[in-house]
Amino acid sequence: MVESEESTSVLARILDAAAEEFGRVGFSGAKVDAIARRAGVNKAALYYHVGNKEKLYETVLLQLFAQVAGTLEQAAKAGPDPVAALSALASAMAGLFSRLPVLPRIMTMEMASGARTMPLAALAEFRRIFGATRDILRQGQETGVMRPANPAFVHMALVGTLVVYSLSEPLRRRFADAVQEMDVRLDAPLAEAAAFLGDLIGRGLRPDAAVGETPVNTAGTEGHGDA
Amino acid sequence: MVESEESTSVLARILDAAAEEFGRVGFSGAKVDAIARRAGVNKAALYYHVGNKEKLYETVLLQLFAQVAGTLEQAAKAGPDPVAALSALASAMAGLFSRLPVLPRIMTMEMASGARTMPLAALAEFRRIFGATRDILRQGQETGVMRPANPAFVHMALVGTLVVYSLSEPLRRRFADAVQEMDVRLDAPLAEAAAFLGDLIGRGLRPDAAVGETPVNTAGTEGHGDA
Amino acid sequence: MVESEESTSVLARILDAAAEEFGRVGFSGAKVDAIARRAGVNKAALYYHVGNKEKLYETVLLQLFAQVAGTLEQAAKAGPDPVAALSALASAMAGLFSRLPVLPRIMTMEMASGARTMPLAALAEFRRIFGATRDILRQGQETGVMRPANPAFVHMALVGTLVVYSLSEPLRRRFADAVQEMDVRLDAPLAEAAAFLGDLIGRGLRPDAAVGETPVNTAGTEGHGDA
Amino acid sequence: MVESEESTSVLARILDAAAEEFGRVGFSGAKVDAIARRAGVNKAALYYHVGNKEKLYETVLLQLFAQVAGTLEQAAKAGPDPVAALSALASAMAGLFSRLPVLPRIMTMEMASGARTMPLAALAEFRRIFGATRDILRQGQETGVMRPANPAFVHMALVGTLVVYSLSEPLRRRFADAVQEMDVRLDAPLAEAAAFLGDLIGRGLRPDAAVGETPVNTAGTEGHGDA
DNA sequence: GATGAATGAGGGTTCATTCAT
DNA sequence: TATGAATGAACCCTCATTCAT
Repeated sequence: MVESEESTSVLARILDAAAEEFGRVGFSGAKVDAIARRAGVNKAALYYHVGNKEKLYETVLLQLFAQVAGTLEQAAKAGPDPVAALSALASAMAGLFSRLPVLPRIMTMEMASGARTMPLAALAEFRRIFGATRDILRQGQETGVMRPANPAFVHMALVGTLVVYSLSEPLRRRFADAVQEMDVRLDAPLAEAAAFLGDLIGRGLRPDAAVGETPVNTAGTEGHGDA
Repeated sequence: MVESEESTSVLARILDAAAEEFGRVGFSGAKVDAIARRAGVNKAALYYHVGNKEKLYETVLLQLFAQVAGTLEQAAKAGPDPVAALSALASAMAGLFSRLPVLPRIMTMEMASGARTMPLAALAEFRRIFGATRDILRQGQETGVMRPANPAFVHMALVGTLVVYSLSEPLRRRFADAVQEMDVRLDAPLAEAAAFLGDLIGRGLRPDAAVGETPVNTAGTEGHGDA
Repeated sequence: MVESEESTSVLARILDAAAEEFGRVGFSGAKVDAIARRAGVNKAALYYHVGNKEKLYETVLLQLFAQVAGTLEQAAKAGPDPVAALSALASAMAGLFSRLPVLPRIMTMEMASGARTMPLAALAEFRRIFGATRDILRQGQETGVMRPANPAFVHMALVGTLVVYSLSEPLRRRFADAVQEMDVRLDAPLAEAAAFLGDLIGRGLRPDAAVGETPVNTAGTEGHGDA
Repeated sequence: MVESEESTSVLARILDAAAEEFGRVGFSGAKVDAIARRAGVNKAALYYHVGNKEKLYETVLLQLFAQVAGTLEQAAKAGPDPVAALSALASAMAGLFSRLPVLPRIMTMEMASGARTMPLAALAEFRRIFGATRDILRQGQETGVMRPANPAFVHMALVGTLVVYSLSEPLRRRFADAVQEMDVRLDAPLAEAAAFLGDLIGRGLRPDAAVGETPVNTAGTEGHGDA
């Protein structure tokens, strides 16, 4: 395993290039030729290192999943306050997606294709991912600041929203002007969406018991433009 | 839908088959051969009717978009209560996705590929789609039952969540057993998720002025990073 | 045979369109679709009138050949002076090619493809075509103003030159500027070329014995190439 | 040409096969399949080496043009006598066409199609080709053995005739018997035609001044070609 | 006679993969 | 290990031709 001195290992370069390409055009749209070129290696060399296209895809997938799991876990145990932890989760996810825009793209493409390729090894990562949300909710309930909820739902509300928001960026950017006059801001950054989302879900999960009011009509009254 | 099974117009049959195929494997993964076979027409006939693969895709996309827009609009004006309307929106969307599982798949794949193919004609549908959420929020604020929020965010929270939840079905089903012991129910039906989501967002959008109860996180959006 | 009142017969329109198309891209390059469109008739109608592509081609060919033969014959018997007749032949050919630029194109394409399609019916036209030149030469010899020569050679010198000159027009036009500084005028009109050619061949066919003048082979002192 | 029969470079074999095929049926009639088979290579290999059909055609064209140019140049500078050089030019051309019967076919087909494909790189060859004839004529005039004439005309008379004569071989052969009784020998070899042609043009270009007789038709030619 | 729709047989091109060096 | 070259299996698309109306 004597790697070339001056740069990242060949395999790492291949994986990066592959992630980029898979994220751009999906599995069947990706061309091994393009990946090899992007990685700066010969096509035959790629096969020597990776085996074949399918295996390459699996490897990329696993690597990305591990990153997601790690990030979520990290964020989940960030603080003692479950509500804050939820927001932290959203922010962490947004940060991850910003740094690795390929991630939400590959995730959804993979899901859209029926998780055809998802290797069994992904199971462990899967548990870690859902575990993060589950732990926060459990703690929230135990401390009485959250009502019970299926972690799968909350997780999807969090991650699903951010995934689609991130994913839709080109589309939103393209139509941003067209809906401007509708008071819809399509080009807000992902971090802002995450902040809003963390807050929204935090509020939405408050226990009913809170009291019985919800004193309608005091704050909102005027328009929408302000904060 | 209206015509008798086998007398459906050729073009309609082609479009249905294409939606199915595109939804299953994406644009580049779809094979015109397969679409033609599935539609029960000769491949050359398909080209005679549709032009080429790209055009076929665009047509499918437009048709699906129109359905989404129609459904959302319908649901949005369902009742006078904005909060209920929001839930109705979620339910309608869930119903649509259940009947047309191909829809969320194609939508995300299209977005994931950078909205490469989205025809300009989709613009109108796009406005209708965002308009539905926007109208509800506006009304909610005007009647004082909701605080201001960027409709794009709320829309994404609603649709994005349902899309990913629907999308992830095969994956969730596959790993359902594996996380059962974690108190995470991965196999809840989409409608249930929609109900939860409508409720969650409705609560989350309640005006801050909810007096002094539910003391959590009253600061709104500014307090998320820490405790 | 009741033709449409307001225009040329359908078949004539088809033949014209076909000639145009065949001349532009050759037999295999021509598309029946394009011919039908150009002729303003339905594709199936074209088949009804013509049979198939091959037959259409043969018909066009025969029609064009007949025009060439007629023109040459006409020109050949134009006057009593063989030398003038030769020039007349060249001019007539040039005129024909100018009016029907498709003619030289189809002629050469047909020859280039090994006269694959040339129908036997073309034989008669063929004899008329060569007959014209042959008659002039024979008369020239009999009146002593021309030396003997294989009519096939002379014919080729005449027609071949004009065919290629006509054919090369787009090419010459394209490179005209590039060779201007070389004292080569590539854009001279076909008629001018014909005039030059008639003259050139007329001179070239003068009998050696043309008395003692036309200092055959004396001026060039070192004349090795000729007789 | 230099390498041993079967070890010829793959690309060379492809180009040869392509020239043969293009010459036989033209660009659109040629099938890549057939070319690959004839060259003894896999179709994909052909694409690997050449890019696509169009590029293949261009390459073939350029190669052929270069051969023509080289041959003409060589012949043009063969001797000091312009009249002899003209004959040498004709002979060289005939020799080239005999060895490469594909050449006149491709040349005319290309011209007939409007020089659609002629790459700009052909420009240089083009200049060399016309330059040969031009140089001979210029020298002929300077030494007083030729009258002024547009080199383009002379060149066409020379090359055009030989091209069509060569091209028409199958046709001539097919109808040779039919015109035999007409004193027209259709099956004379190309070399003979070239000899006749060289002589014919040589004579035809003799200066009028030679003596004073036979002032045929001098009007048309004097306008353009002089220096 | 005319027309929209259908169809089978390719035709050009791409692509994942392998092999010899 | 790395690389240029090769290959077979598709894949998208076209085209001459026919058929039902």
